Amino acid sequence: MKISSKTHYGVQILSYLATTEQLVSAKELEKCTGVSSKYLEKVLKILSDEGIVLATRGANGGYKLAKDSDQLKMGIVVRALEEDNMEIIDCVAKSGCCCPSSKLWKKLFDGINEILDGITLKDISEGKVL
Amino acid sequence: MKISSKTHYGVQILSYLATTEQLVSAKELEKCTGVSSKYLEKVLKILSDEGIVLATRGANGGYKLAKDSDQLKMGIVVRALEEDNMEIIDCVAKSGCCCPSSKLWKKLFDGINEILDGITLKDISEGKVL
DNA sequence: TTGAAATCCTACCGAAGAGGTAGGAATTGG
DNA sequence: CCAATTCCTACCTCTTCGGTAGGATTTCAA
Repeated sequence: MKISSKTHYGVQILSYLATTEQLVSAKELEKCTGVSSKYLEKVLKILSDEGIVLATRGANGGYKLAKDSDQLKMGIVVRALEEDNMEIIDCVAKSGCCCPSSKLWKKLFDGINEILDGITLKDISEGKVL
Repeated sequence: MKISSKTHYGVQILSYLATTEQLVSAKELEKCTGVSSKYLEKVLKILSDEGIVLATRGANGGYKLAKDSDQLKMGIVVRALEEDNMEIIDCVAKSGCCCPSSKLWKKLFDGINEILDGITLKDISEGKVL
C-alpha cells in the first residue's frame, strides 16, 4: 500500500514541467529534484509512452507536457507510473475471484481512482489541493 | 499500491470468524482458506496483538473476534495488517517533506482510510458492500 | 561534416521485502 | 502424561525496487 518513488518522482517532474512551456532536459530535472538524470530518463520514458509528456531527441531536446496541466488528471499519471500495480489485489483482477473481500478491494480501488481523477496537475503545481 | 496477501488472508479469516461465536483453530482456517496454518498463525498473531481477535492457547484453543463484527471497521484491520506500510510515501511521513505532491499523497491517504473506516466486517461477511 | 547534447535501449546489480517453511517451546484440557 | 493448540525464532527463495552503466541513436549548430 505504498506509492513507489518512481511515481513520486514522476509527479515532481510533472509539476516542474507545468511551470514552463519550454523543453526541459533530464539533466535540468536532475538539478531540481536531486535524482540522477539516468533514473529520471526511465520515469520520463514511461510518461512519454503514455502520451503524458512529449519527448524531443537530439541537441536542445527535452521534455514538455503533452497537454495543459489543467487537463491532466493525476489518476492518469499514477496509473501509468504504477504500471500493473494498481489492481490492489491480484486475485480479483486476474482470476475474477469473488471471495467475500473482493468487493471491499473493488470499492477501495474505485475510490482511489476517483480521488486521483478529481485532482489535476494544475491543482498540484499551484498548491490548490486542500 | 497493492494490498499484501497477508492482508487479504486476514480479511478472509475475519469474515469466517464473523460467522461463529466459537473458537476456531488455525488448522480449521487452513481448511477453509487453503493457506497453510503455519502462515495463518503469523497473520493471526498480528490480529491478536492489535486486539482484533482473541487467542486462546492450549488444547481446544483457537481464535475468535474480540468485538462484534459490526463494531470492527476495516480500516483498523487493514492498517494493522499492512503495518507501517500505510503511509503511502515515506518522505511525507518521516521527514515532513512539503514538496508540491505531498498534499496529493496526504489526500489520497486520508481518502483511503475514510473508505475503509466506512465499511465494517459485518458488511463484508454479509455481502453488503456495494 | 563533425561534435556536442540529448533521448533511447539493454543489461546488470545490491538491498529489501514478500511469502512461506521448519522446528520446537510454552500452554492448556482431558 | 498426552495431545492439541498458540507462540517464538530462525531461515529460505523469489521477486521487486531503486539505481547504475555503457553505449546506440537522433538532432542541432557551427
